[in-house]
Amino acid sequence: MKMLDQLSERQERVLRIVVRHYIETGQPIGSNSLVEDYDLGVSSATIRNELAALGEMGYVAQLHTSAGRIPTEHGFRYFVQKLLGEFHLPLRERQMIRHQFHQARLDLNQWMQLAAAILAQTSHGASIVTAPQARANRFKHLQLIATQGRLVLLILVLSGGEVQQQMLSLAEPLPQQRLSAVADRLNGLFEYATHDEIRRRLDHLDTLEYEVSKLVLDILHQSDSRFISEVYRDGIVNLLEDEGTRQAVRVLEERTLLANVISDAMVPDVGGVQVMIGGEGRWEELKDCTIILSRYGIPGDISGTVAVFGSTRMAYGRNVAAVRYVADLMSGLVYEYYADPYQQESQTIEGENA
Amino acid sequence: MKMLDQLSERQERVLRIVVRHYIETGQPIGSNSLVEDYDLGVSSATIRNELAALGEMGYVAQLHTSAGRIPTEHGFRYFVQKLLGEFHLPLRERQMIRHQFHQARLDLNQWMQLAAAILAQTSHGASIVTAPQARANRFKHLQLIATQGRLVLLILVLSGGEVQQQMLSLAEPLPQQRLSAVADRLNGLFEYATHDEIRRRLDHLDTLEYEVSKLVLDILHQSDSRFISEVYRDGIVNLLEDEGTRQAVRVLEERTLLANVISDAMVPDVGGVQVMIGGEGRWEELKDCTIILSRYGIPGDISGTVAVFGSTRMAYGRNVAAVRYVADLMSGLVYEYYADPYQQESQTIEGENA
DNA sequence: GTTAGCACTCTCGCTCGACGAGTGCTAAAT
DNA sequence: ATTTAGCACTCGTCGAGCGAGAGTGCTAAC
Repeated sequence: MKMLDQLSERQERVLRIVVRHYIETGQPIGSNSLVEDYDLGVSSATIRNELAALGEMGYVAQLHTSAGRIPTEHGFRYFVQKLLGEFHLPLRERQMIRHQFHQARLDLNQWMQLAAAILAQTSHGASIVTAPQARANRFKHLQLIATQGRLVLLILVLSGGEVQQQMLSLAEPLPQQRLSAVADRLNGLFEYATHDEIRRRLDHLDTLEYEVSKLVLDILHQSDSRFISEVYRDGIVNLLEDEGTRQAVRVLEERTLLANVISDAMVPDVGGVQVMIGGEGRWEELKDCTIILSRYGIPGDISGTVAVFGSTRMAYGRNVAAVRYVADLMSGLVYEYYADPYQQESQTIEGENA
Repeated sequence: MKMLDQLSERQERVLRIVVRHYIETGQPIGSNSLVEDYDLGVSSATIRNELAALGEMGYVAQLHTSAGRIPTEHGFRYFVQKLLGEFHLPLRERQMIRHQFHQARLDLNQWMQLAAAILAQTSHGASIVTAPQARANRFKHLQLIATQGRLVLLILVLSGGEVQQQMLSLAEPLPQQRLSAVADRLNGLFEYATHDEIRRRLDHLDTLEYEVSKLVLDILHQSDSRFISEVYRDGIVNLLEDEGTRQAVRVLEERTLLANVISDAMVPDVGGVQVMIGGEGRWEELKDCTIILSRYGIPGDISGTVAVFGSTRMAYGRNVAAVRYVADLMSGLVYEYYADPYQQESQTIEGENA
């Protein structure tokens, strides 16, 4: 299986047809149907030679001696590379998506959920959207709210706009006033600080303040370290129809697996779309699956992932375009609403969110 | 198919065996195996008569003329009713669950997620946990946080402990100080008010205050009306092994469907466990599915749902016990940490959360 | 380089029959 | 009246056998 072979124009044309046919019907195709249904100007024997060559190079394969040819992962990848960037989502569809986004409430979680729903729908596959994750979270705002008795609700807003909540159990009940005072003091003290910076400012705190700060540190640490914070999934049903994609569901459900797959894909930073076909040999569960994924957010600062899971037989052009479009849209939203005023270099995202 | 037939002791014994055998093996069983493998003191001919009678009454059925008998939904239900409440979770398992709960952070969402994970694991099925929903949400605390430019992050804490966040776009940028003042004023004004009460207090507000209040109303309204707020699912993979349960995944994924199913089940208030077998004729997708569900929370005040989805062949005793145990645990947690100080009659939950 | 011809291979779908499991009925036994 | 043995009958499953069809690779001619 050599990787660098150059295909002749006719070979490429044949490969394209094999892939297209397989995507449409799921069936292998042989030299005869190839010349009859698509007008290549040559005979089936010639095509047989070309197919043999393509087989030699690892672009196509056959399930058994006398079946037709189907594309291999390698063949798919060639096809996809030639195609990437060519296809654009129809204007109507783009408008519809934009419309839905602008109707949604101004809430990151809602957006993520919406993005997942849209991708699942247009791709007829499953979708994944992970929350944008700052490289290092910073403290933004703290609030303490008295609840019943000794219990206090702590709300922590992080620099990325993420809101974390947590209960805190005190030694004795305290009035809201006292709690607000503590919160105010810490808000001043920790303004825009990272986990490490906060740790260096723990001196001269009273017991209660220290208690609260420890919790804040805890939450910051968790938010920093966990790779995937919040995940929205949709369209899992669409994977069930196909025997091959069914086992991919376990990847979608298990966080650790999912995290591994996503990080393994070595996605480029915001902007690029990555196509991972058939698990690339590393993931048995994804044998018949294709994952199209892209990062979104603010390059180098804060980013999440949007992805589509589907059969290797998916509509690549459409789906790549859809993932790119949604990722751009999300980038725009993140930038517009969650960008950090403290951030030095605030870059704009190129994209069609005019 | 008569419903009220009284079964003889022997008939009941036979039915039990048929059900047990079906749950264990998934296979039908005939009169011969019945007398050979389980010592009923009679011949196969007698059993044939009893089986015919049970078939007449709709407790068992056969897939074709000369297959053995399998239980019908009706048969399952009889079995389950005889069994309900008998079985308890082994002590070790209870301890393990309790341990996991006490290790988790004091955060409702974490608890829900944990409950879903535990149920999925012990039941070998899928699980659903919905957030506790107050009958009518009340305002508890409002916070406005300046973000970039004209955008403000609004955080609203509801009486049930639920935290909602939302972005708000102002006409012009305002300093945090001014925002805090607005928040304070509204916090005083709306203290522990319902949606309707807030609406009656909208006079004498300035433009900004009015703007914010409208948003608060909006959020309250949404929280009140939507039946299922937040949902945690787990163990969907476990449904994939079985052909019959596979289509149940679509119920788990589509919110409206799920809401219908849950409300259709007419779950009693906190405390009771409901078993819904084979979709009860109303849900084609759940033909081979059993759902075990229970409400949790504070009776008459605030409650959510925990449920297990699995094959009709599930381990009923175990799972009913598990659902009941987890629901009780969640009730205890909700009561302990989220109970409302304003609430007049604060009832304790009976349950083994000592 | 291309094409026609051909023998060969392999899968798929079909039928056929044997087999076994299980039933329902009848008539005898308790 | 209930239980039982005996028996004929039904029906699904399994495997073998077979032919058709699709597709290939090779060779030799164009």
